[in-house]
Amino acid sequence: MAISKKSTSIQQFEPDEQEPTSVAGLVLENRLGYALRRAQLAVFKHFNEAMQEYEIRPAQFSSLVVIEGYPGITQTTLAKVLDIDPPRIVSLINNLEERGLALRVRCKRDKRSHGIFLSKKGEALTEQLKELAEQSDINATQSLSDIERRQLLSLLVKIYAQETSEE
Amino acid sequence: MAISKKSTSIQQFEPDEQEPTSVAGLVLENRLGYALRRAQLAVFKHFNEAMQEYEIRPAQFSSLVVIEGYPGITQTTLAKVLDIDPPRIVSLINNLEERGLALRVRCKRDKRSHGIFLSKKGEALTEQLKELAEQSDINATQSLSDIERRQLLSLLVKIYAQETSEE
DNA sequence: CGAATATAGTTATAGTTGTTAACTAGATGG
DNA sequence: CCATCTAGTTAACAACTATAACTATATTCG
Repeated sequence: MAISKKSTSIQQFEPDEQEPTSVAGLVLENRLGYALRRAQLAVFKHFNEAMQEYEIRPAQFSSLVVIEGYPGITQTTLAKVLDIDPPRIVSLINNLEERGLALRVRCKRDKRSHGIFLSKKGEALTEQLKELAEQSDINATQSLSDIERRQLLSLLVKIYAQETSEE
Repeated sequence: MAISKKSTSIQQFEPDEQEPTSVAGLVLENRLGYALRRAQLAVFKHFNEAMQEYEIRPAQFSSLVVIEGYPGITQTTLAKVLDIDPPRIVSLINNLEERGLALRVRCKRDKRSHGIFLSKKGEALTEQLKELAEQSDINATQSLSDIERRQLLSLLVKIYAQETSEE
């Protein structure tokens, strides 16, 4: 708070010698929300670089993995599992379908709903991507040991599992 | 992969009895990027609820805290510290200035650059918000003990500190 | 049965955010 | 003093998220 404009009405000041380059030392470094955001952006950056040649975005990857795990899952359920809004699922699945990675199959019993399945191509790609994603996670967190990485994961899961059970 | 459309060309299937409600058991639960994203969204949700009555968004909060810690910081430096693009700073500071929370002061030596300062009102609000933010972090992570919360924070800081030193 | 209500998926729309390119004013360095 | 650089800004745009409303089908219940 060393602003030097007491005797003058011209709004000017002398800058500090030293400029900061990080949030180190600030309260911000103790805010969980801020740390989560920065870490998430850092990890996603690695992920996106790894997935670039496959043109797969994070939401597409997680969709593929869930569909692989639950073949025939409906769009509504997929939305619930991923905690995203139903309208987003539409373009997501459209895109996967256009690229021949997934397909919608109309449900016999309830003709409103569609089951989603992976194509052979989609299955093969998903296998590949899962390995890439694992490697990307490790690259993005090289400053962490394996134990720390597992610790982190379990803490994070606790947070968002708590959240989904709250609602 | 229990799709039952072998003998017919009509694309239909019988759905599973049990529908999943979470990513539990999937590879997704072991992906750090996914867990970070979900946890970040959960924590931000709490943060936004807490800040709603003050109409403060996450980026505004972190700006306030950094300006408070480095009065007279230039916009370019603020952009570096928060790792966001310079154009975003403009509207961010415009908004804080319009609301009488912060002010730009032209730098005497280099008339291109502006130092940013908090007003009295901005300082007072920032103090309040910091406490709110701390409480919000705790609310958002009630499934964690204090020790776990500190552990998590230190792991996250390691990740994004690594990132900024890479570039 | 059939009218009212609910649900799955979709469409359209708009708000919000992040990204890039280009511009202006001022600074710097031969 | 000319070329180059930097701080801040503007504008255009791409991406993401959220909301409302619509269609087709299902369900419930008088």
